[in-house]
Amino acid sequence: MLDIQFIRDNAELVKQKSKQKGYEVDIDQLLQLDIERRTRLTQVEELRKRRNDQAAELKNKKPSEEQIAGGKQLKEEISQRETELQQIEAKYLEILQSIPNVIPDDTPEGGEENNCEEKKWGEPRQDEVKDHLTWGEERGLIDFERGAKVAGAKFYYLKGGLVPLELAVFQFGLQLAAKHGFTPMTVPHLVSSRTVSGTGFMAKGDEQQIYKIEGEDLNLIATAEIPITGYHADEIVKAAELPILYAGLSPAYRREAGAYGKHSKGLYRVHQFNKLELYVFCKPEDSESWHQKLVQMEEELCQALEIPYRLVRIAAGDLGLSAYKKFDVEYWSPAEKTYRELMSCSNVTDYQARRLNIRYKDETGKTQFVHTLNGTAAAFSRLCIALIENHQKPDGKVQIPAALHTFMSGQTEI
RNA sequence: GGAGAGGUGGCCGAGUGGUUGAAGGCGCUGCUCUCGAAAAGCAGUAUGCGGGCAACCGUAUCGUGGGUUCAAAUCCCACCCUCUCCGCCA
Repeated sequence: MLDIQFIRDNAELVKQKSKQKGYEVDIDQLLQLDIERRTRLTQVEELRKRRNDQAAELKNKKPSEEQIAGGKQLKEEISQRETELQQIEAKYLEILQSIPNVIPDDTPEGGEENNCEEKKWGEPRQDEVKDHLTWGEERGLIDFERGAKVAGAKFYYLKGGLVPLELAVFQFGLQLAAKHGFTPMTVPHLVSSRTVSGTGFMAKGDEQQIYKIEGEDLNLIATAEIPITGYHADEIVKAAELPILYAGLSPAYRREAGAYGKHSKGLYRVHQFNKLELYVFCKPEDSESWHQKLVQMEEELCQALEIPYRLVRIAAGDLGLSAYKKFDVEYWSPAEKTYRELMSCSNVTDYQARRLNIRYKDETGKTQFVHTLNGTAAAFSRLCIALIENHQKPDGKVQIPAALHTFMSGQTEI
């Protein structure tokens, strides 16, 4: 959510940036509602003052018939005006919350196709390898058929060596995160609607991403980012406590409605996977450098796992509602001879913090919103593909990167 | 899941219809006293929103949402959360 004052002062800018991101927003209507809202608010407050004044005057006195009648009329008028105000405010909030975060001027224009390659690392292998699904099914290590039988399409079982591999990846990731000062965290996998929408996930396009629990205000998390952001909701943290760094481990549940057919074979796009997420709460002036740092950590992880990758700056149209700036790390897929998304790292500035009311007291004693950032450390389903396809040996086995050996009791291949 | 108790300011804790945004205490800040500190005394000390250049004014907030009333922290209803006991259970 943006600051209404900022929108009032920069209406044209907000319009332009929203358009670049591909969002249709009616700023003029919002500003109109803003004016109406404040007019009504003043009216309601004046009426309330009259009510308060009369109540104070009458304290411990017996009110006259006339005063009671006057009070009753006041009450009705207040209630009517309040209802009107509420309606205006609801509409106002709806529009305000649908306005995407602004973006810096150097953001590449256009959609996904304009994502801009920033750097490459590693040697993309060009020889023929088995795609991860074929490889896994032949060995009985990946089972989508039974996943479908038990739960439906896009659910799967992982078996055998892939299970210790997954645990090793997370142990390694946690160790790396701890080295950089991040506190490991496990989180609720079910959260309230407020928590989901506060992180910007209920917005258009995303609502179809979240699984809801019937009959209760609970939703399965699509990423640990959601409960971690909510962790400090409605809190005012001390400036000295910032930055607050978490490495959250959780499953991610995604409906992926309408996403079938697109890159849909195997583990690339599934309804459930485990993920280690890096998360930062920091002062506004530090968010840019933390963004760089998170990206570096993602690169460090890929390098340790010996996965060739490229780093991509995300274009305006592909940023989504919350992001101010975003980088993706894309792994090299030898089976498809192309780079595909593996990790994502966003600076959302104060967009989520404003919505969930996460603030800090700065050195001058002023309270202001923190900035939040999130980055994937390891999403196993996709990392699993990258490992299987990049580390296949001529004998068909998959070599496990040396960095993981200590977490796999010395096992070196699957 | 059942029975009971309870949710008030940074914290503890009073308050069962009317100058209560809220006593008292703790903590914190400033001042006085002191060479300095402690102690003591005095004063100040919530947040959001709207308006104002500002001092400030108004309004809302006593778990949340409704209701009753001229007037609600206080009465009624629903929900949420915490604690104790019982049941169940990894």
